Amino acid sequence: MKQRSNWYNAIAHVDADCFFAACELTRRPDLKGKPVCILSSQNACIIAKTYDAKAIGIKTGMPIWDAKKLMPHAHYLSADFRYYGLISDKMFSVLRRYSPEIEMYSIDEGFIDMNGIRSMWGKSYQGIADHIRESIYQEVGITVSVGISTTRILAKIASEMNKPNGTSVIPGRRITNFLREVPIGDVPGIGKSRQQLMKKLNIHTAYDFANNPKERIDFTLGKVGMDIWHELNGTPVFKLELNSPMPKSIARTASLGVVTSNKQLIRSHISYHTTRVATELIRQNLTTSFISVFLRLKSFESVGKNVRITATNDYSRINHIVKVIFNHIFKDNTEYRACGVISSSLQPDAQQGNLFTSVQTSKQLALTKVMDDINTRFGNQTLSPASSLKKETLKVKFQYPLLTAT
DNA sequence: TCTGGGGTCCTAGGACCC
DNA sequence: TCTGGGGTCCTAGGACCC
Repeated sequence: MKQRSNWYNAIAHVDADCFFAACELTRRPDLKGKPVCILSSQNACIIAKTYDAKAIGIKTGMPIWDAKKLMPHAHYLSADFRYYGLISDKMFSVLRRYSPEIEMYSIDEGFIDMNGIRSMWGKSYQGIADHIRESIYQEVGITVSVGISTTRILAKIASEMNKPNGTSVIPGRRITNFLREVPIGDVPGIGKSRQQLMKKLNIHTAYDFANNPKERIDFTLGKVGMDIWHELNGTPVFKLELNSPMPKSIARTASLGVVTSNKQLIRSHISYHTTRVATELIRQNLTTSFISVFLRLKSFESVGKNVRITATNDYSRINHIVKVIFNHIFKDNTEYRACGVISSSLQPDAQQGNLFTSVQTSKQLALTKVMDDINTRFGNQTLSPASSLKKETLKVKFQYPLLTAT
């Protein structure tokens, strides 16, 4: 690896510590210092946990029953994504004070372009990072970890090094030594499968990867590998996305909460997801022209089918297509555990209020908007079309709130 | 008792056209 | 009586991320 000057480019990665669990603690201070686990919809499994819970062996994705066996005294809370979104907004508004050039990478992580920031604040990078951590803690009530280096991947690895509530600064000249300490599996973009492959190539650390010949990485991992190789060697490949791009797909999927072959029950889940997809399309002023429905079998295999349609965000049209696909892929006497509806090929909605919009479509649009408004105000699952909750369905276990609009 | 939910990107291969 | 080759678009599936 060639030696580089320290700060030819500077990027910070800010990563909230145990974000969902930390959000809950901001409104439940009585739980501080106690193990807390956040549950998926249908309360099926663990999606986040505090460090106390992690220390006892609770893992993300673990079924709630296993977790409760391991830790019966922990506090198990249902996820409240709306609230986590509000905390996230507060966190990013603090970050924007430090630089106008921010990328919201996920609900709890962001990148900051740090070039030129030192002179503005009259502080070192370390000093600015510590200042950011302190401000977020004071104003939002959660802790974050900050990594600063010359590329996104290096900054992201750095932020992991001093968790929780720490700062790591890796200038150009320190990259080589830093990478010797990083296991290859900790490099973003190297998951389980690629890790196996790297093992065969005798690549065990980020340093091994960055010092392998470019051609060998290209041959083994293609473009993905080359991007990682350049970033580890200190050459920025990924630019910051300052404006959130339009989503490419909107999916609503969930576990059924039980393993079942009850067609009516699964149908009502599908119908509920269809409502949520249509509502989200309207909320974001988008149309879809590609609808997919999938069912996950007991064995975790998936079956699904896609249909291309003319662009729409009309609930009844989408629901009709979904019904047709569902009836096509559903097989009697087969047990299922999860299902979902996915819309893609999204476009901005040009039809809004258009003269050519039919009266029927306008009514549908208005109805979906009303459902959306009420759901926004009172919680996501307050209103849904009555078709998603037929009589027979109510006899069997169904864990969504049973309020319906008729 | 039953193992999350919501996304993105890349690649290979088939279909189709000229 | 032989069966091209290049370009483009679409789709399915794999891998990965938080």
